[in-house]
Amino acid sequence: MPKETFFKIDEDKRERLLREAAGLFAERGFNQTDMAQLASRAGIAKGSIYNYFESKEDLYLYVCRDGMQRSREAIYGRMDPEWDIYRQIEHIFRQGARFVQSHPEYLILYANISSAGMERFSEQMSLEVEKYTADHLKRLIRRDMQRGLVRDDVNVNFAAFMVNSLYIILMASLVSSHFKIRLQEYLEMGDDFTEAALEPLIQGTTNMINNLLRPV
Amino acid sequence: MPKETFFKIDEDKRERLLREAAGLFAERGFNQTDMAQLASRAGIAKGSIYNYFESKEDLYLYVCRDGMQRSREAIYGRMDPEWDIYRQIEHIFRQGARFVQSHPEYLILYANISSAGMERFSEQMSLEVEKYTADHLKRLIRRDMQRGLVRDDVNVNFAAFMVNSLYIILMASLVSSHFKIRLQEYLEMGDDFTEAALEPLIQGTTNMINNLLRPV
DNA sequence: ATACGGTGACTGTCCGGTCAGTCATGCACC
DNA sequence: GGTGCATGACTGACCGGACAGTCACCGTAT
Repeated sequence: MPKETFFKIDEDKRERLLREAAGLFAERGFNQTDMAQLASRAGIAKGSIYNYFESKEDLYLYVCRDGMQRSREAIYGRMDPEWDIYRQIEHIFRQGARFVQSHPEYLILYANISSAGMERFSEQMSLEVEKYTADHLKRLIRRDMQRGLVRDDVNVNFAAFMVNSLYIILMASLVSSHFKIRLQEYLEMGDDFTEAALEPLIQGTTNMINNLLRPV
Repeated sequence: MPKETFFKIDEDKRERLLREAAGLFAERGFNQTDMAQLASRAGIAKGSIYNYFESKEDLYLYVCRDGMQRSREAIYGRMDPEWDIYRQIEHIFRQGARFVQSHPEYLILYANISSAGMERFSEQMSLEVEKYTADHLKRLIRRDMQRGLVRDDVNVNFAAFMVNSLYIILMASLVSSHFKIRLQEYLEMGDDFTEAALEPLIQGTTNMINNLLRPV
């Protein structure tokens, strides 16, 4: 979606623009992000951005897609497809949590496509974002159901839906101020979200999933 | 938080303003809502709104709180505290889904306090919104654990967190265009969200919760 | 010299909040 | 019951700041 010019410029500059754009869009939201401020943070002129992208909207979409790919790479990259579902889920939750803590901006971008006035973006992006995970989870559940690792009376679709819902909420809880407060209220914890404090969260959540899916 | 004047005016007018404000804030989000347009929809002058509220922000907070109370009333209103946890959860999910379908605006307002740039609102509202449900769910789980209706090896806090997470996601799936698309992808359903199509959703989700919590 | 990326002042639009003035109501006094 | 006055809700033109996108010009490399 960028113009060709964007791929001809210095790689540093390109990365800088993408990084600052992700940061600002995540911090302020789409509408409240000021293109002049973005330009100045990225160390380029406002006009230059319009040499690379047709519009603010185009830039936003590109930044979102780029973030989705980076996230996917970080989370699914080092996962062995032969691991059983419980190990894969734990891996996804742990890698996801780590990635989200070091790059909260991409998760915030994801969360924002579901907020008011963003419908035009979700029409363009939601399926693209969700399809990959949905397919993967369902395949995994079916496979391990056949292997006798998952109880056969659960509904595959609902189970996948539930696992991914927990994932989304947990990740949002590391990042959004509302969901952080909510998490603290439910789990009666402080506001320590360092890597060490993460582990019990992951264990607690994946344990629930185990309880639900393991044959009795 | 409104000025005294707001409570002295005609009740019709007050209701009209609150209704249109909830609608517009939900449709456009806080920043994109135009006070002049709101005034015209509510059939009053822009200046009048500033006779009732200090600022756009004040109005927004009041509309959110008002929506929260209406939702709570609709959902918890006709519930017998003696019902067991499974019946209560089913009741909450069903009443919640119905209310959200007839008044999507309030859920959208809730969802929006977790989006980018809304931190100042979540500091003021999140605890207030979540505490009630969190306390209720935990109490319920503990009570029915003692009664032998809930397996005693689940972690109360995580279980409450999980139930409420599913509730939030399911409600969001009835309302946000992103979560609608996601729900359709997971459950391989069409875009029919009439009252009849709701029941299997509620059954599916509450079944998962039953599987998880019932003693084996 | 030509092509192309870079630039930032400029433009038109939008919008939150203000305020000086209007008007309906109700009350006191005749 | 009529006159005059006080109160306070109502109004919308206006102001000032913000901001997306444009464009005419610049510098540089070939």
